[in-house]
Amino acid sequence: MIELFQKYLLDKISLSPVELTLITSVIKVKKLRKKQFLLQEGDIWQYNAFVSRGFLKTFSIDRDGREHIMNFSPENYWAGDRESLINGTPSKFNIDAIEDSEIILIRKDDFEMLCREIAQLKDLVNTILQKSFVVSQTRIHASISLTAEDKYQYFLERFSSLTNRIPQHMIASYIGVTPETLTRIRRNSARNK
Amino acid sequence: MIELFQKYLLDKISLSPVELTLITSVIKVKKLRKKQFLLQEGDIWQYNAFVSRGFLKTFSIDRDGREHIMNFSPENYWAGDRESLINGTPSKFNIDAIEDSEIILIRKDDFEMLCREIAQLKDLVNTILQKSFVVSQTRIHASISLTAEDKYQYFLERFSSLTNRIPQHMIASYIGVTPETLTRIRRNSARNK
DNA sequence: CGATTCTTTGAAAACAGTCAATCTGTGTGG
DNA sequence: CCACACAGATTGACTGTTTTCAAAGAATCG
Repeated sequence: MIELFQKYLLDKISLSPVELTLITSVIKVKKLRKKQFLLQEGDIWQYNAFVSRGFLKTFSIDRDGREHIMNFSPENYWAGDRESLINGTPSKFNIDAIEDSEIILIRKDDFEMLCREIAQLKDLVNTILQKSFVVSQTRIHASISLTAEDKYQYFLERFSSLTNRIPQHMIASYIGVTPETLTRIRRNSARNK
Repeated sequence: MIELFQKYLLDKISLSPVELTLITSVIKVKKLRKKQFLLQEGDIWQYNAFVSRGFLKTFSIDRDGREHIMNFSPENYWAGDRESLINGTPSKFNIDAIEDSEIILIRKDDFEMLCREIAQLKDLVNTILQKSFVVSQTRIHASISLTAEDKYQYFLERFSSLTNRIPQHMIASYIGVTPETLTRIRRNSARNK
């Protein structure tokens, strides 16, 4: 549904019909079924990806086969590996679908062209980048200063509207503890209320 | 030394004498002595700050009075609290000088003016922001997936040229362990070699 | 329904934090 | 220039937290 992406854009910036058509002309829509990959470790990520429906996660897999979740991307958010995108290096991450999803893809060079043509889009992208940076700083702060229990509480606040869509072991992975530990944290916080 | 800042800029982008003069006209130089604050928690951060000499750290202080270091900024790097800057909200962080330092300050509105006038500067800022984002993603990844010892090793690699300027308890704070734990980690990794 | 995945539980081991004491090196004031 | 104070680093003993491993219950999906 390209309309969902257009709606997202028009909600943030004002675009002429011509501009909207230009954007639409370089879009590729991709449907992903649950568990299907959008990006696999080693691939070079060359897109800007907007989640129009569904839910993605970005994660790494370590030598022991354990997943470490870097990010969740629900509908109306962006996904991708910026490091691979800007440096052209193989990605260290995987992205797959937690739910059946629909993704709007724009190739790197097309996206750069759009940013050159549409100054507002460039500004939007920058604003998003600034916010992403602040969000990641906040997560770093949480991870070096909070206890595991506080990280979990913080997670619940920050993702309150999404928690019922995220399995518990993925929350554990995101905050950096084992699933067993998260179970015990939950038991304790329930007891202490 | 405004020259150091000019040199940094000219190394990254090409500026006409007029542009350089424009930039210089809005600069404020501030000298900080070791332990002196550039920003204190609760203040609203309104600058872009470039470290021309010295070494700053950005940190929070929790209820127990413990420092948690978010960032180190040596000479030729930027410092500040982007969250406070873009939202106009009181900062949760402190910035102070690890060594006597010299800072180039440009007020937010002046900086925006410069970015409007000098497209290349805007692009430079964006590139820096992208890189900062990638760096912070990498740190998040380390903090959720590595053991304390590996975080320390990773720190040593990443800051190899600076480690002799950073006291050990600050490294501990940065990677999120107590100074005692870092001592023991070091003892163990020395033993295992 | 059967298979698979997710969550919970228990017991033991590994790890990290706390507190108090000691050691080391630095720098400042007398 | 020395002595002393101070901050930083280390150590030990102890406590608390998290992981590990194995197993057993739930929940979900085809």
